[in-house]
This record gives sequence, C-alpha cells and structure tokens, in this order.
Amino acid sequence: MARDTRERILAVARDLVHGASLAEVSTEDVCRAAGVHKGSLYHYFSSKEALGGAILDRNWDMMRALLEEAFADDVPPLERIDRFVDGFARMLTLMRDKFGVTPGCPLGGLAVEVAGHGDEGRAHAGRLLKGWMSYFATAVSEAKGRGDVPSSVDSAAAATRVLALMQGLALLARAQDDPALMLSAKADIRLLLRASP
Amino acid sequence: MARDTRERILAVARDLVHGASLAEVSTEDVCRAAGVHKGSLYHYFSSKEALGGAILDRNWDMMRALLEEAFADDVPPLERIDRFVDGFARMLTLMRDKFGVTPGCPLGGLAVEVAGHGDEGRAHAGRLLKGWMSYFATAVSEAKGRGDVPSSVDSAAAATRVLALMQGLALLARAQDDPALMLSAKADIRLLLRASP
DNA sequence: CCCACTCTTGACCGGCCAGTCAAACCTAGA
DNA sequence: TCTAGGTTTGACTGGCCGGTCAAGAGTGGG
Repeated sequence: MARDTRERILAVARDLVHGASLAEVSTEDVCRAAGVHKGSLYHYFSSKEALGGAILDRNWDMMRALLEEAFADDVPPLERIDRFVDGFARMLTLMRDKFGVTPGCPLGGLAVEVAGHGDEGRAHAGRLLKGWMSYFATAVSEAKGRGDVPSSVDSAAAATRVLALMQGLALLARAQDDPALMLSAKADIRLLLRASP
Repeated sequence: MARDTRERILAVARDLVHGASLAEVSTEDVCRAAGVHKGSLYHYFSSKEALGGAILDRNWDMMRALLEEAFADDVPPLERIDRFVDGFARMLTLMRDKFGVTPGCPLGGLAVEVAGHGDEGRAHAGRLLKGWMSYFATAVSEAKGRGDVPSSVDSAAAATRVLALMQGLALLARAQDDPALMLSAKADIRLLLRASP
C-alpha cells in the first residue's frame, strides 16, 4: 500500500493537470480523485510545487519511452524522427479522447510553469528539454554522416529548431483542439534540416 | 476619469500577467496595483475571464502594431518577416528588463489559457492566431510572386509553420530565460519556406 | 507479542479569492 | 439648482486552498 498510494496520487495528478495547468488543479481535487486525504499527499510530497516537479519527471519518463521506442531501431535517423512525431501525435489524440480536450505538450507546458517557480525550477525544466533535444541532435548528426543532411548543418542548433517547431505545433494544436496539426511536423522538419524528403 | 480607470486596470493587469499566467494573478493584486477597489474592476469587467479576454485583445493590438510596423513598407516580403522577428525579440528583451523574467509570447500563452475557458474562449483565441498568420500568409504569397519562394509552397500552411516555430522558440526562450533564442527564427524561417537566404 | 516506524485519517487553520451590494459621490444636462 | 446616471467606495461573504497536526491504524522485525 506504500508506494502504491504515492503512485496513485501521482497518476491522478498527472491526469488532472493534462489539458490544464498545475495552477488550475487544487490539492483537494487531487486528493478527492485519488481517494486519499491531504495528510497523505503531504506525506509523500513536501509541497504542491514538489508534486508539480514529480509530475514533470513522470511526463519526461513517458516522453523518453516514446523517444526510445522511435529511436531504438536500425531505421534511418530521419525516419526515427518521423516515427517519434507519429507517436507524439498518437499520444495527443489519445489524451484528447481521454480528457475531452487536446492537451499541449505534456512536457513543454508544465516545464514553463515549473520554470516560473524560481531558479531550481528553471534548471529542472532546462535539463529535461536539453535531454529531449539530445535525441534529435544525435539523429541529425548521424544523418549528416549518411549524407541525408548537409554536413554544414549544426546538429545542436538544428535540434533546437526541431524542438521549437514541435512545441509550437503542440501549442497551436491545443489552441485549436486539433491533434492532427502535429503531423505536419514531419515534412516541416525535413525543411528545417535542409534534407530531401 | 471614466475610460481612464478602465484603461489603468487593463494596463496594470496586462503587466502583472506578463511572465506569469492569468491564473497566477488575483483580482486583488490587480486592484491594489491599479489603486482601485474591487467594485470598480467589476464595474468595467463582468468577470475575471472577461478581463483575461480584454488583456488578450490588448496584446493582440500590440502584436498587430508590431506587425504593421514591420510589414507596412516597400521592403521585400521576406525581409518584412525578418523585421517582425527583430521587433518581437526586442519586445521580449524589453519585457525581460521590465519584469525580471523572459515572458513567453504575450499572445500565445494567454491564448492557450483563454482557449481553455470553454468554446467561446477557444474561438476568440483562434481568431487572433488566424489574424496573425494571415500577415505571414500574404507575405509568403507575395514572395512567391517575386520568385523568392518556390511557387509550390502553400501559403497558408507555410504561415502555420512560421507561427508554430515562433511560438515554440518563445516557449524555449521563456523556459531558458533567454530572449536571444528568438533571433534564430530568421534563418529558420528561410528554411521553412525553402527560400534562399 | 510488542515495539518502532511508516502510513493514514480527519479535523482544523489562516488567509486568499472571485464576486456582491448598498450607499456615497461625482458630473452633465435640463 | 435639481435630477438622473455613471462611477467609486468599502465593507462583506461564502467558499476554496495550501498546508498542519495529533492521534490512530497497519505492519514487519526482533
């Protein structure tokens, strides 16, 4: 029952925060949905901010799983990115079905909010975003080796571009409640890398 | 004193919401900063949501001014976009100096929040984002006429890409507290339009 | 069986928050 | 000058919110 409770609180809180923001969800909401009392929540999390940080980490775990799944294979590097975009869009669609609204990027939105909570928050968010970009950067680097991407392209800068585009599309997808917008990222990324389709 | 009060409330609220979110600012904060009592605020705005909508409109006015300033001239269309990016980055820097943190896009962030407030909210946000994109779309269209952009490019889709990239860069700029990130948009947009620099 | 320790309960707090209201205050026009 | 309507005041409310606390329940090791 021990880890289980913590787990349930975290899972429920994550669900409630999706499609909303941390500020819009109260600890009481979380406790009610998890069937737990406030004391338990504060037994496992020192503050609401700490809970937010834990949710962020959990979302990063999910994103990393998605990345690993898309990037693990012997598929050409640019296709890995495509597969990730497909997976990301699928996730947005699933969440839309589950929560009734299209969420933004589970990482990006919360990262901004956590980054607003002082310097450690920003450092935390920055670390995760860097980690995400590194997947893109190594793929781009490998694509350069294969000649799929011009060698003049800076891998790190290109990774930033790619992440920015995906974040922006996720924001527009949320504002327009349309997860399919995300799919256009595949062609757009080719352009950002000056790669032929 | 009549319009003046409404004006002051709006201006102060806008300042408070920059770099934060509407949810993080209370009506009491706004009243205190504006030197006004709650009754006055609710005399001019029917609810906090309505105040949020008014702030969003105000931010759109500012953005439109920036767009008009960059787009009005006889400068080539792609350079107009560059000038807008410069203006946008300058604005982020000014806000950072004023509020101590880099804000995200004044329109994008608030638009997402307002879009979360039911269907009219989403329609409102969608209208402004569409308006913004139309500036890019006409510039792209004109650039195609001049041969600066391949005629195969779809103007509306390209405008969405450009807006998404800027929104994403603004998000990263906020998360990393670095407005200069925005400047890379100029080169990136060239790539998204398959245009030569 | 009991101790110690972790976990859970449920009531509680001080404060904040969105929104209300009636009364007072202007001010412009008749 | 009187009046009518827009504007401002200031106190108020009912509820929620993050967080605390002391006491009890459960449990594994000795």
